[in-house]
Amino acid sequence: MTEDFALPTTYDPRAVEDRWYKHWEENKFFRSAADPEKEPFTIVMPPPNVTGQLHMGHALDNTLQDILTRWRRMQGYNALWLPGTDHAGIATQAKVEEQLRQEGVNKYALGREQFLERVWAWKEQYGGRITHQLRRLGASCDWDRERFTMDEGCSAAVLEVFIRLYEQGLIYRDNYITNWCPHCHTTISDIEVEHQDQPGQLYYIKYPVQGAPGEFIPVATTRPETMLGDTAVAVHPADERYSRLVGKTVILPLAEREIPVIADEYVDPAYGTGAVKITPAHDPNDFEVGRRHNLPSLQVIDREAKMTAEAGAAYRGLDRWDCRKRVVKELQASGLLYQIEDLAHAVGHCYRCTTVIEPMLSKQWFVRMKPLAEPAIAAAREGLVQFVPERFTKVYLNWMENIRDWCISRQLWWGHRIPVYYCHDCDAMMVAKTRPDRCHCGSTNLEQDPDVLDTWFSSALWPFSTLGWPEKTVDLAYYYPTSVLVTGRDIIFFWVARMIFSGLAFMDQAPFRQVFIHGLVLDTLGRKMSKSLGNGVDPIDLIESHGADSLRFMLVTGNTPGNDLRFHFERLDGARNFANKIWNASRFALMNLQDYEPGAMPEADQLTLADRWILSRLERAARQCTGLLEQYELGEAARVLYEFVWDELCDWYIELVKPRLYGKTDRADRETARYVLTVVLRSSLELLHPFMPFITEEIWQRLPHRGRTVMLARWPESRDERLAPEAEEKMALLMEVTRGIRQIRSEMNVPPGKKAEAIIVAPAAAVREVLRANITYIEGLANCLAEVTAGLDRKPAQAATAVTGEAQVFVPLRGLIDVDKEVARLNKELQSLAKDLERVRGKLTSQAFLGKAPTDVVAKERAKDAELAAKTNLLQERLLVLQGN
RNA sequence: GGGGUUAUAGCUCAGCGGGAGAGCGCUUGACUCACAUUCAAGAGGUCACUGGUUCGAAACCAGUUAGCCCCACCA
Repeated sequence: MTEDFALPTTYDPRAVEDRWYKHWEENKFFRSAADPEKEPFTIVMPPPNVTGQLHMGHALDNTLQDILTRWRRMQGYNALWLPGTDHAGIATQAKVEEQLRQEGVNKYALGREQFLERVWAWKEQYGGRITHQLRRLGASCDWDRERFTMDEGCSAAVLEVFIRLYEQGLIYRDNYITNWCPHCHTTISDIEVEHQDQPGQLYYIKYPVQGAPGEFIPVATTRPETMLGDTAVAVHPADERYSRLVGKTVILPLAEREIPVIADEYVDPAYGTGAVKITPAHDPNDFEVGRRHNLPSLQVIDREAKMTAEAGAAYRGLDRWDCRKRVVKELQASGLLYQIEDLAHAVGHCYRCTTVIEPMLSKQWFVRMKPLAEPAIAAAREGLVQFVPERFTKVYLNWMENIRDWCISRQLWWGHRIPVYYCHDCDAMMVAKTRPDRCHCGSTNLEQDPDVLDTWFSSALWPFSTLGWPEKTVDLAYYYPTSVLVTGRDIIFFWVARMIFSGLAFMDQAPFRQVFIHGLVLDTLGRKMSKSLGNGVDPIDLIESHGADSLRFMLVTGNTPGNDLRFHFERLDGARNFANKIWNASRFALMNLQDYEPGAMPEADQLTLADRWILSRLERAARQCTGLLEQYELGEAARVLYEFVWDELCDWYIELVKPRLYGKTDRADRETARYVLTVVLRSSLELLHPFMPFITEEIWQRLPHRGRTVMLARWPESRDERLAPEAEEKMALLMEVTRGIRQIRSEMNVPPGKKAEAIIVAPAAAVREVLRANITYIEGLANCLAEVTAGLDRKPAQAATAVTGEAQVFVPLRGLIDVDKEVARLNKELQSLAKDLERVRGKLTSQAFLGKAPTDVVAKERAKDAELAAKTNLLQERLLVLQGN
């Protein structure tokens, strides 16, 4: 007895997974090195936040990447999956700040340098967590190449890009209105603002016209507190209601300031009152209007979202919402607030902390986007970058075509510091990789810009910074551009778009040929998994309870590219059951391969019908699977394998092969069976390996073979000689007859364990020999003894009947047959046949169909007609016999 | 306001021009020597609605309805 006999009856992933991962990693199977002899296949991993923990989105994203990588590697490509992590500016800084807060330490008291030391220490301690979680998922990435967006190389790339863009005039600094998060204390870019419709009020306020007592101009606003910063009222130039007031001034209530009435096209006369209060410092539109009309800007809200001194002594220090209440109350008291209307309107929130964004005027750095977007648009239009599914091209283009300049400065400490130095003794500004010794004015009194860059600025360079850019490395030349980028559709703008224009700008080539976009993992109710809802599921828990292979299989099946995926434990159980099925089929095979020495392929005439059939089916499954993978239809590819293994290999072939393995009479046939079983099982494991790497390795290693790992086994190639349509047709007939007998047995309540005797199979002449030669298949599969008669003429009375187009089966039940029940059953079948026949006949009697449909379709319909008619005849005859009794 | 997407069996989803499919759930029977995380059999659907294209539509086109998502500076 060897250990194979001792394999437990259920598969236990915990006993297997860590061991194999270690084996792969120690043997460097994940490694890839530039090799001009081989074609590269490259994926760069979307770098998860160093602070992060693996969530279901990561699990999905990385499973897809691993499947593609493992598959291409087996196909013989030099596959590189390059991993790494992102420094995640705001998120990481927030975590460390939180830690300090608990210690009662103030960040500012600590100082920038020491704070950064704390963050690095924190990163050292927790930064490896997510990469270890990825290992548990089975990710076959080249860990020797692991990168970090703030490591030396990536930081060098960031500096290089900043300086080049600056020198090209594509980076500029401007006093501009941007999105300020009062909680994170930094500016964020437009796409980091999440707009949500919220219930609110539209306040109608009368502004008294200067020098015209009793005359007012009415304005409407959702943010009355900002009126303290108003520097004008705008109306549409063609609006006759107000034209006579343009050029005059009004008295701003509460502040009692005099502000002008101006005319600007921006105003929509149909909305609200047709007159708009203009607050250049706290509204993006008003800011633009202010620029056009040279209006002053009054900053009335500060970085904490509290009112400033400029808002007036009465309001100074008030929170913006408290101030709104106060302003409303005071206006009501003065009678100038004459109407309040409920209004749902979009309010911008910080994507990280959900605080309401305050538009704020400040000096920030921007990337001029138009010149960069143009080639990025062209690349997608010309198909140099292809989105899968294709529809995401439109999403991408729509964004690129309407792109606005990108605010890249962040008021944080953790990140790539902006390489700009200001001279305190003159107005000079120097952009340099390292701190200049002195200003051209001779001063050494220089100060570096305190801000850091948007985290996405460095991730945008990821596909080439990780390969060594700006150095001209061998890796860069060999692996760039990468083959495909796999990511969620929620970061097309944040990341994919920016990588594309960066790659085009600095490498003259888009960073990847294809972008494979997947959806989100939703909870059972179809909601996005989120911390605040507490509806998230931890993939590590699932790996522990069900195994990584089951998790992967669950994630990849049951949905199509680009669509969201709902998580259900039942589906995870299903995947686990499949793993168990594979396990047990293998257990069966291994028991019977104990002393097997793999020999040469048996001669063709030694293969049985079942052998030829399963090899043919395997060939079709392999081809389909490969074709589907090429089209990124990973779920369908997995389904094909699932059906092949479970339905065809387990339910039919293994059942058919049992007597040959157990029987002692025909040694040669037993060897043939063992050969075929080995081939089919090994190929199945190889096909399944990209999806379920652990269990396939565990079993593959026990098969008679040569090789160090299934990871590097050759992906099953097309072999025409394995296709056997003739065998498939014959097996289909045998399976149909088998199902017919089983159906009768079941409906007549013959227990499965009881052998049914004296079954008669009456064949049409064309199939007589097939049935005779293979009747033992039917006997085995339907647990019966059967006789094949010469023709269709035997008609025993005390029997239930099953009919195929080419054979009739009688299951004699010696008085036990319930005639009424049998008549009812046959009638039901006749009815369904009649329905089919009607539809087919309808087509065949239509001149239009006969005239216009392709000939092969017509031929198919005729064949169908013949088969249905034959079946109907046999059933009707049978009915007469039964009713005659 | 614009765009995308979904609507198929009780549930979750495949199929996307020529006979309505899977998994789970449900019903019935079976611990059959790989597996009860199993096996066998079965019930269950005017493929959202209305038009159109076609010899033929669940599939293609248009519109409608409902849901979800994204983008958008109408105060």
